[in-house]
Amino acid sequence: MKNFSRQRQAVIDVLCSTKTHPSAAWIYEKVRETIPNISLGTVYRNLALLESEGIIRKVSVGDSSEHFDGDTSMHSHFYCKGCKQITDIPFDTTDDCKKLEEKTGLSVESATYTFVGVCTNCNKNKN
Amino acid sequence: MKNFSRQRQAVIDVLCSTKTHPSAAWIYEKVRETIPNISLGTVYRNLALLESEGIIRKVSVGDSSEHFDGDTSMHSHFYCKGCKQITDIPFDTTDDCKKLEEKTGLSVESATYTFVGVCTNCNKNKN
DNA sequence: ATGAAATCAGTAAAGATTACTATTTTGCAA
DNA sequence: TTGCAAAATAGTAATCTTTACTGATTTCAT
Repeated sequence: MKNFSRQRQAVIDVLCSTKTHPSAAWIYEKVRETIPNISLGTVYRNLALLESEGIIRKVSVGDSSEHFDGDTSMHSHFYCKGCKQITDIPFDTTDDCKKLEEKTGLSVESATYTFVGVCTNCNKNKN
Repeated sequence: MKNFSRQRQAVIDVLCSTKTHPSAAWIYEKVRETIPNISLGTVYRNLALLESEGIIRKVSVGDSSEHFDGDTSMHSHFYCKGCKQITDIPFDTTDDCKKLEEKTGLSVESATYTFVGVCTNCNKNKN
């Protein structure tokens, strides 16, 4: 087990305490409740570092900002165009990655499968 | 067939003439070769408009900028962490979307499946 | 022709991310 | 312990990406 700095641990804690797939700015605000003078740069640096080590994941849904996910277990995402929320989908991409490797010779390390549409709640509230 | 403005048509033409999945900035520079005084805002506005009408696609790979694709036929993408290039993968997500709809009741309109790893060329040049 | 709607160029502003620097913290070896 | 090098941080500036705005221009159906 590695020894994380207080700031790095706080970023992990905030990210693991939510299922909302937040942005860096949101994480920054949350961590500030515990460490009021943490720097936004520190949040970004730690997010990048943690992602490169596979401790957290980056989630891109096309809203011109990156989102992060503390849950590294195998799953995919659904992005609602209405409420802009990202929710988890239990879809395993492992087999597709393997197949792609075998077929193409590419080194496939991971995959992100993002479904886009309108969630049940937003569908209800349509006018 | 719709009647596009010169600027809008130029954006389409540039995007359809490449397989590189370019960013808005790249498209802007390319279109400027034909229309030197086109505005970057015009490029963004038309990209957003064309995407909302399903004429082009947005591709997010997690490099903190959006990419665009003039090829709307069903396919997925591979993102090389080495050379940062995006290439097409012939993978059909239609069935997965349908299954997800049936299972969850969500309105699934589309999906983006992005495989991440290292391409054969970058693998060769590793040190 | 002509007037409303759409589109545009140019620019400003906002939002997201990265870079930089001086300071502080950490871990380890003497 | 103490000292020192490496790592990490706060604070800020700078950059990059995207959106918003405004007045002028174009389009197009009447």
